[in-house]
Amino acid sequence: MELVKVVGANLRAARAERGLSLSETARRAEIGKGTLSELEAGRRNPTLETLYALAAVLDVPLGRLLVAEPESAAPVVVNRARGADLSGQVADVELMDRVVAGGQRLEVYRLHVRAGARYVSAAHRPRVVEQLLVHTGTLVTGPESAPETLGPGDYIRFDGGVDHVYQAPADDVTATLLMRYPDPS
Amino acid sequence: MELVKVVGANLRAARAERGLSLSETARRAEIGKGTLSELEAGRRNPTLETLYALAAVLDVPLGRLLVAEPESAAPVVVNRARGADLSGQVADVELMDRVVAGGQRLEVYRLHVRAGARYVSAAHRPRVVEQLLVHTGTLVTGPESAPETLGPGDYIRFDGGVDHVYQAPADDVTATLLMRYPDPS
DNA sequence: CCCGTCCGTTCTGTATATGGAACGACGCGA
DNA sequence: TCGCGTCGTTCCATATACAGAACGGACGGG
Repeated sequence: MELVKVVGANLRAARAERGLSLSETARRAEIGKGTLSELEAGRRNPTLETLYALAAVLDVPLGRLLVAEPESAAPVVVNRARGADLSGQVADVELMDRVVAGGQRLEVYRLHVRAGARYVSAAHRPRVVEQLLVHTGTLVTGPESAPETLGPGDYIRFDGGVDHVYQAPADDVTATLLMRYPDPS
Repeated sequence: MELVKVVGANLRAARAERGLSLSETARRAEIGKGTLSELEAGRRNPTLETLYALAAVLDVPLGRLLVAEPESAAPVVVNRARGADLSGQVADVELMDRVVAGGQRLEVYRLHVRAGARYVSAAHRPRVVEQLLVHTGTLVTGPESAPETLGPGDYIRFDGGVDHVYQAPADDVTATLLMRYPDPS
């Protein structure tokens, strides 16, 4: 599918998800509703600023409007590790794998921190090691006293035994979080 | 920084990285060079198609042109696990962590598969479990006889004991790869 | 029934993003 | 030194993305 059609479909889908009317969306984004109508129909080649205004109103990362939605995610999942879902306002945490072996435990999480969110995690027991692999967005994380700024591809390891913070100052952040516990409990 | 400036800066940086001249880039993208000149200067509000043509020529995921580059990634890395780098033409694989415990071994890799690449991995020893967490792009992976298509957020687990394939038909793919070996060797 | 309101599409005049021409600056070989 | 190619910028005519008006249809209250 050509790009303008993809963007149009994504816009319409995002708008439907939020239950907004076309007119209301256009009003909030301060664009003409004719513009939005033709955009969603895939009949116009939007300007960066138009896209940005819509992304903001629809609360969708700009980049997401530009890629074709994998038509269906569920059926391709071969062996999905459904785990604890600690989702909240600021972040989604989903347990993907857990390995208990040799007197220690390792958990792999998929982490999604929403744009603008800040979350402080109280200290875990000592000798818990946290590791983060940032994939998209900019994440400020680490011990609360000395957090670091990470971009895509960056990696951090720190002691979970002190208070630590997760903060996404700009964009949504996706990352992989590994927690290593010294005991198998 | 306003968005058009960000995009302009990203375009200029991407072009510089590839050592292309402005004129040559414009020619390849089939856009006017005046257009590109003013775009890079942050003086124009580009059209989706213009951006797309440039992203293709510069071989940058479209979304990446739209976000401000974290001004410097290196110094924020607190404790980078520098491991074996199996980088090649089609994919980069970087070992981020290794846990040997309880008679088994677990390795965490950051995986980057380039757009268009296809890579077939010969069967490992039996009982090796591979797990993949896709973060960006669309990845076709799994046993060579029956690969699956994964999008961002999708997860797959399969037996590494048979031939399996990694393929990025459209965009660059970033993912986390976990390899679990039954013995600590 | 008959307004009034809201919906999404189509239409229209204007603003502006576009490709390409023109330009001056620079480097290089003859 | 001169000519020639390429560079990046500025300028121009044209195409088109824009905002908003006009429109017909759906719905609901009086």
